[in-house]
Amino acid sequence: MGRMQTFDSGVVVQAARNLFWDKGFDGASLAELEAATGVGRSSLYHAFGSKRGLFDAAVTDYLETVIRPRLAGLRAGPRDSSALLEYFAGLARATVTQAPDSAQTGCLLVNCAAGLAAHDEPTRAVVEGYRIELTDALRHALESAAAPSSSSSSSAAESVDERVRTLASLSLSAMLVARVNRDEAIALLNTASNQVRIWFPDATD
Amino acid sequence: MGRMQTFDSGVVVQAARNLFWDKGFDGASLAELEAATGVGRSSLYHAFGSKRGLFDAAVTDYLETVIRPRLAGLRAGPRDSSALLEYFAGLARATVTQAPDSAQTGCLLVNCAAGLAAHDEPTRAVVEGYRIELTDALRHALESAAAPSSSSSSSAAESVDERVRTLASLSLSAMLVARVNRDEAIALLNTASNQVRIWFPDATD
DNA sequence: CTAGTTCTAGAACGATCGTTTTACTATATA
DNA sequence: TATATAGTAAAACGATCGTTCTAGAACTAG
Repeated sequence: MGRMQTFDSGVVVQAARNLFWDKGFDGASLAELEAATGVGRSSLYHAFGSKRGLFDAAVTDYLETVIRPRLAGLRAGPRDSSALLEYFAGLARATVTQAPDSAQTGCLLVNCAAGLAAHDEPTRAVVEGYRIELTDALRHALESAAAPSSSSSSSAAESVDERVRTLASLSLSAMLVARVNRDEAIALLNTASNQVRIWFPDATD
Repeated sequence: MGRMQTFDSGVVVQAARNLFWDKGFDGASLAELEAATGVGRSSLYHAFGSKRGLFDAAVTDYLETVIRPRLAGLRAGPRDSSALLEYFAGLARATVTQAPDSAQTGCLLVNCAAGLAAHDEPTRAVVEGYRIELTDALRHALESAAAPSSSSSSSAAESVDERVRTLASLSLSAMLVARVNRDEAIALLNTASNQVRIWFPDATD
């Protein structure tokens, strides 16, 4: 009953997500969102209710389309360090690729952490949930890669929690630094890979 | 010649800095800046030229008042790991203290990295300069703490550059995470301290 | 074909933004 | 004390913000 929507909500959300990724929630104006999506504000409001509704849809899409496919590899890989190495290599590949000049770089949720999330509780919860997902996935991969006995010959090795924090920290800071210095972001991701190789030296890679 | 300024520029810049720290450049309105500083916009414009001029003064003050005093300890400490430990302990202390509810948390420049710096070249340069200062200070402290010969008995230890990146990463990500989860930010800083203790186990602390 | 419903185009709205102007006050110098 | 100069107060400015209103176009169900 009634007229059909003339646009694909999925591609509109994706276009909006890329703009929010690049400029942030406050930084992306409705005029820019109209231009980026090719859809007038009447239709956007009819479909998403508000700018914030569109943003929420964009964040959900980001989690499902960008974040979780990456983290899935940390849970499904073979029982060695290759899943971790592939995770950081994939992030480095994306960082090299996605930044021809000033398109969406880094991580939408990392950007939110420093901005919106500080004063908007729903956003804060989403970002914190992402951090926990990342942490859990890294822990799973670390425990899968670890030899059943002590993994290192050193007498004072880090705990698993601290290794998780080190890798999560390198992930997050790489996404942060990517907005300012792409080469250094890649160097941080390579540092993470090298750290994994030091912890699990027997891998053939 | 002429009337004297009725306010202290230093305390006004400091008040503005705290607001920018909390809300960011775009997020802090002129009305809020008037309220935070107790100075009308006429006087602010007369003294600083524009909102951006006030922001630049705030960033300069932040570097001189907040950042460099912290980094100075990394360059002036004794030739062991204590300077590094004190650096991370100091950051942790500040993180616990400065966040009663929602005052300025994390790091003004880390917040800029994810926001303004992505599309504003002067800000990008300031943030990148800060990253380099942090990196250099950490490298200096690491090299001061290192034993002249190989520091670790492990056959495959990290290079100095990679240790620097690991510690810088933990610093930056702690400041980032502080905006979302204070306890986790402190845990990241403790992980940095523990890593230093593993690298330099002979320290009495 | 008609009636009813949904979507879209575009103008208009009030609010807020950073900035500028106008008018007035206060002070240092001559 | 006169005068030039600089600082402050408050109103007003145009621009832009997100949102809503008004019309009309497109389509389905009966």
